[in-house]
Amino acid sequence: MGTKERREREKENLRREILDAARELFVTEGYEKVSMRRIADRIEYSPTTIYLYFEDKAAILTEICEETFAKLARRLELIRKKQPDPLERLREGCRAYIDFGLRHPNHYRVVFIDPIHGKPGGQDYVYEGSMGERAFGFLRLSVEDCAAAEDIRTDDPELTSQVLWASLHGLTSLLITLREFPWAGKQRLIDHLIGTLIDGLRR
Amino acid sequence: MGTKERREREKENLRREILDAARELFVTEGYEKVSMRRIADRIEYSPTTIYLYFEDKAAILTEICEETFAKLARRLELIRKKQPDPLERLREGCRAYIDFGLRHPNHYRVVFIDPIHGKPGGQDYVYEGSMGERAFGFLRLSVEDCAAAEDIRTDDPELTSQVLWASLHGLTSLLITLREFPWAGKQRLIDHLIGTLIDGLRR
DNA sequence: CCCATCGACTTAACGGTGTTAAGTATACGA
DNA sequence: TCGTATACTTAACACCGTTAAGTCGATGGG
Repeated sequence: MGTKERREREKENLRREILDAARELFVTEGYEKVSMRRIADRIEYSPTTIYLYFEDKAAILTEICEETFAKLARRLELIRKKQPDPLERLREGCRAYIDFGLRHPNHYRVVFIDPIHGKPGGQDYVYEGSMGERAFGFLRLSVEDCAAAEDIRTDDPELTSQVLWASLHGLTSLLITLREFPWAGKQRLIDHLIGTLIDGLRR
Repeated sequence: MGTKERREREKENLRREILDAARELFVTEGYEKVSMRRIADRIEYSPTTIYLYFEDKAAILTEICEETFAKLARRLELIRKKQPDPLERLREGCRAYIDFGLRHPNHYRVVFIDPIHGKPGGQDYVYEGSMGERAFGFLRLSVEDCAAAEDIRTDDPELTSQVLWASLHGLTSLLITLREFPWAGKQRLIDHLIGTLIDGLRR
């Protein structure tokens, strides 16, 4: 037979085409500014065809974001393997997180800035099992390692990780959204932020 | 004469009616979910009437946000007057900032989370002279006071203020947008964040 | 080999959005 | 009293995400 397999391969190809077209548009112009009709134009199909491959517009985005955040998770896990010093590992991880956000501003925006989580009527982003969770997991592990090595002091690694994450997110998201603000300099801000946080945790 | 004055008073009244209706809808349902037609329904005028009083939808929002953020600015300036100890003043200011954000999540969202500043096609929020600037000004003053009293160490108060603001913003915005995240507890997070930051700045 | 079926895809439409152009009615000053 | 300026409305434009219905060609069974 084999025709069935070929058909499925072709379906998969078109699915990838949609994802690729959508990613390029989302990343360059932002989710809201890209319409289903424009994605359809790009792949030269009618808009409704997309609905044969994805439930709705948000589903396309979710899949793209998972793919992208998998890169962040891998990068963080690599740091975890390569850097033996716990405190340095934490510092490098923080840097990598912000760097990732600034490199993929539209992905970052969609997952951590824009979402309408918990809002009535809003599509809930599923956090459990997501790449975002894996990335946060790295941060908590790094904090626990530092605590074990007595590099930092904390009686609640979860709390500390969340505080750390919130701060990193704050700088990342502000640099993304308030682009024209008279910032004191990206790299200086990043260094000063991470330095202050780690100093604060060492007490 | 006097009819001109009366007319202007009536125009001003309708303008306020629009603002009030829009504020209530924006605050309870969020900016994006409220349409011009619904605002118009609420005040029992046709949608186009609104355009005689405001340039567009964003202009309504901007005015509402300025009014709301004026409250934050006043509150921060009050703290500045009442609290003599610079470090305590900074700490209270940080608390007030986060507290304000959590109390006015939709206003906060619109000014600091959602905006498309600097994006081609996006309406630029004018930062200069805004209430947001006044609020940030308080933070910088507090940092400078602390530095002068040698409560904290910094060779660049502007840089330090921005880092501080970014961290506060991070927690505020995450608590607003990722409502269903398994947070370690609002108050504990706030305390731990501010504590860590100030400890880090004291070195 | 023909025909029915099924799957992929399209066309047309629904109900919504922000916004604008054109039209109407009313209250006012001369 | 009349003409005009003002306040407001109706109708429309160009979009949006999404769905229902229809087309058409490839496929597999008799």
